[in-house]
Amino acid sequence: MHSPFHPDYNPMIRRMQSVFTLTDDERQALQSLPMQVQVIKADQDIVREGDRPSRSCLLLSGFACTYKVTAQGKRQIVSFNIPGDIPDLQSLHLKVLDNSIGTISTCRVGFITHEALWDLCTRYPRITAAFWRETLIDASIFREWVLNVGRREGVSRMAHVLCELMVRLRAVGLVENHACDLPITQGEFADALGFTTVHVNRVLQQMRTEGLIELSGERLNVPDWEKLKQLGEFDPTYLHLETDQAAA
Amino acid sequence: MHSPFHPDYNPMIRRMQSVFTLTDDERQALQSLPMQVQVIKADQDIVREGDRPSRSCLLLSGFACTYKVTAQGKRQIVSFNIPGDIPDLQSLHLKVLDNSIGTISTCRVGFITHEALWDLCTRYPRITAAFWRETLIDASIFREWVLNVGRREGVSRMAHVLCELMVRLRAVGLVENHACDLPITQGEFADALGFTTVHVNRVLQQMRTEGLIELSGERLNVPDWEKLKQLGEFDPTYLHLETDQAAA
DNA sequence: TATAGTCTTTCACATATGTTTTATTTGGAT
DNA sequence: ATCCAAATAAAACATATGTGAAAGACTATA
Repeated sequence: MHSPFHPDYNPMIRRMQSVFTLTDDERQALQSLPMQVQVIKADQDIVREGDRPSRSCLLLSGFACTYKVTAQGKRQIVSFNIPGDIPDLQSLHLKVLDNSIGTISTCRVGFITHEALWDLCTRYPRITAAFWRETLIDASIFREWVLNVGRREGVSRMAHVLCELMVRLRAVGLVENHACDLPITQGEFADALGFTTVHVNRVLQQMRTEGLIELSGERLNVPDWEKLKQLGEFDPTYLHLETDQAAA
Repeated sequence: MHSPFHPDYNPMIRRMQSVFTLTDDERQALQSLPMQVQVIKADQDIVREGDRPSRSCLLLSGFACTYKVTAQGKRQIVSFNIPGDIPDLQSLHLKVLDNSIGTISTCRVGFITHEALWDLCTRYPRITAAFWRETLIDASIFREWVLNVGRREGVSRMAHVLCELMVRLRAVGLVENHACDLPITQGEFADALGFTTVHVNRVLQQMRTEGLIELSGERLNVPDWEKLKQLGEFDPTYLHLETDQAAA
């Protein structure tokens, strides 16, 4: 248990600073937050539905997802998690986890005890506000996903999540030009979109044919961002990013 | 502008008390929260996507819904709001509303300024926590809806929202035996389920035929709760109700 | 009590997406 | 290099759900 919390090394601090300026005290407190770092291989659960965790996890690197499973065993991914996310921050207030979180690629995860988070929040109300705000943005993303899954079809639904991923990845510096690493499998996209693997394949083929995306290996390239945005009806307002470099 | 905040009259105070015991100070502060009460007719927007509200609304009576609209004009309801809900509490931290809120029936709505809420939170950290917790439960419900819309079909999807409505309504005292008022239209259910009005009608017919529900006028009766729960794969954990009378 | 406007119900038909199965390709491990 | 497991691709067929239209049934209100 140590504390590798350097400002530009820790994506959470970076994100908070994009919303408001941290005082030295606040930054210091965040940097000295005790965190247990662990490397977790792909396709492993970090936490499981039903758990009563005593700590939350900060995703330092890699891709993960928040998901739930039907009684019949069908999986639905309700959000993709990228570096800087604290996907189970909610467990600070809600004792029983109502979803699982699993890795998609190998991940570096930092575990922070609820005790430490409580302590931090008690001493720094603005940090409480910042954490609360993060969970509100998560909720906003869930709302958009209900819309996406409920009312958009095929190409449009797919285009929308791709846009969201690009914008969020860009916000944490993981997009160069219009390309990024994207180790998400067609089966995983299916679980995120409420589709079948077969249908995801069909949709991707069509999008490739139309020159909308280049997606192969673990690399996504978007030759025509405006076109993709339009097809996915993508408006980044719901991500509530302060720095709107992303919207471009 | 006055303050009709009696403990058992105000469904928000009632709800908070189900989670933890309020001190006299806290209760007093909540009761004296200035609130502007307004009666709004059915099918009106209370707030709209894009608004930058300076106050949040507490639903005192009636049914409302949180919804978003596709660029092509398709509507998706992302949650039903019932008495005691503060469906746009998020706007305390997120400046631009990313969804609209509309009435389903005639509603009594109490508007509370963000200023007053901030003041309350600053003075009573436990109330901050309680509000934060409410928004986390909202998020949990959105997650369940993504699963429901993405991975359940027909009868199962419908059964699930009916179960959720019953349990939440029971928690605020709006269910007697296994029946409740439910002024929700088939078109509105369609928008909540990602279906078509026609398909909702088909599904309801089937459920009626199988004796699962009695739904007519604005009244829902559930003769066999266990059966409905099972068909909807309904597990109320995600609602994070403390008093689990609901789970029965 | 009449009228208009919603809601609900049905029908016939269209289609997006699911199912099953069988290649083909890809990317690590050995 | 070789091999294995997973991921992608493709085809043929099945079905849940959408579309469009029209006929009842309510409900509020004039």
